[in-house]
Amino acid sequence: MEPNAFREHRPSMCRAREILDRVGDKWSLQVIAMLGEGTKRFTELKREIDGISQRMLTVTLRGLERDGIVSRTVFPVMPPRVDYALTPLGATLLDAASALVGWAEAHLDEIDAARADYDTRTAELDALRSS
Amino acid sequence: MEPNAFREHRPSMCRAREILDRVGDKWSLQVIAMLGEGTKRFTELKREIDGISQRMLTVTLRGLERDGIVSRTVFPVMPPRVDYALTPLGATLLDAASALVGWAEAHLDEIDAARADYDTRTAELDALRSS
DNA sequence: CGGGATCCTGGGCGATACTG
DNA sequence: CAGTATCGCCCAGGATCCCG
Repeated sequence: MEPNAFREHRPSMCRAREILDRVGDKWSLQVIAMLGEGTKRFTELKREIDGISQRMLTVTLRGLERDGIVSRTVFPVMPPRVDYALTPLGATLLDAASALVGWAEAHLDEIDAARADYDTRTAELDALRSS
Repeated sequence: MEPNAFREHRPSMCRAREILDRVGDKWSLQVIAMLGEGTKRFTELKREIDGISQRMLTVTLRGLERDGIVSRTVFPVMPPRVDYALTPLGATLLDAASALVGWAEAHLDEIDAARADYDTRTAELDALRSS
């Protein structure tokens, strides 16, 4: 049995949920992923992250900045210019999250198959029940 | 520069979001964590996962079962008995997720400090603005 | 015991308009 | 360009009741 962070002590889970709430929302991970490519400006992020509204980009970046995951650099020029980048802490988070993304890519086929399997099985049961 | 699953090709991210939607919801990860300790019954899970409603436990377990992460075994007896356990696939997910939980535990202090820092800084700015 | 079915609310999120 | 402010929708998830 390999070491398992979950088992050590229960209270860690509730704190861990805070982090997953941070990373598990709709946009944070994608923002972190984009910044993993290097420093980017606001509009650049908005252009590259498909479907995000400027409001949610702002909100997400603020949250990540507050947690010390993203750094925000304002240049006092006209028109305004703001650079965003991962902090060292943010970079370590990207690495940790990459493990999950790697898992996802490695097992997507299995999951799709499991879903199809489950759906057909339940469909058969429903058919039986209505007969 | 270490390998980064995010950079390889963009389409992987959208699929990756599916997985984070699965694991990033309010309860899935905790259910997986509990089942990491071994096979458990419905009521057992409900008792050990603090705050979960039976509805959400059912919904969560169904979703995980559909994705092939959790197995469900029904014993046709009275009163009913149903056992839940991680599948091999689920066990690998638990390992991958543990990386994130480990990161969370390792950096909680940094994050708390960053938040406190951010909050006091913005509080000072607000004070200046209202003067 | 292990669920379904139904109802209801909070807040996450999008759309739009305005600003330095 | 990089936001802020406001409004409103939608649905995840909680509460409750019932059932085999």
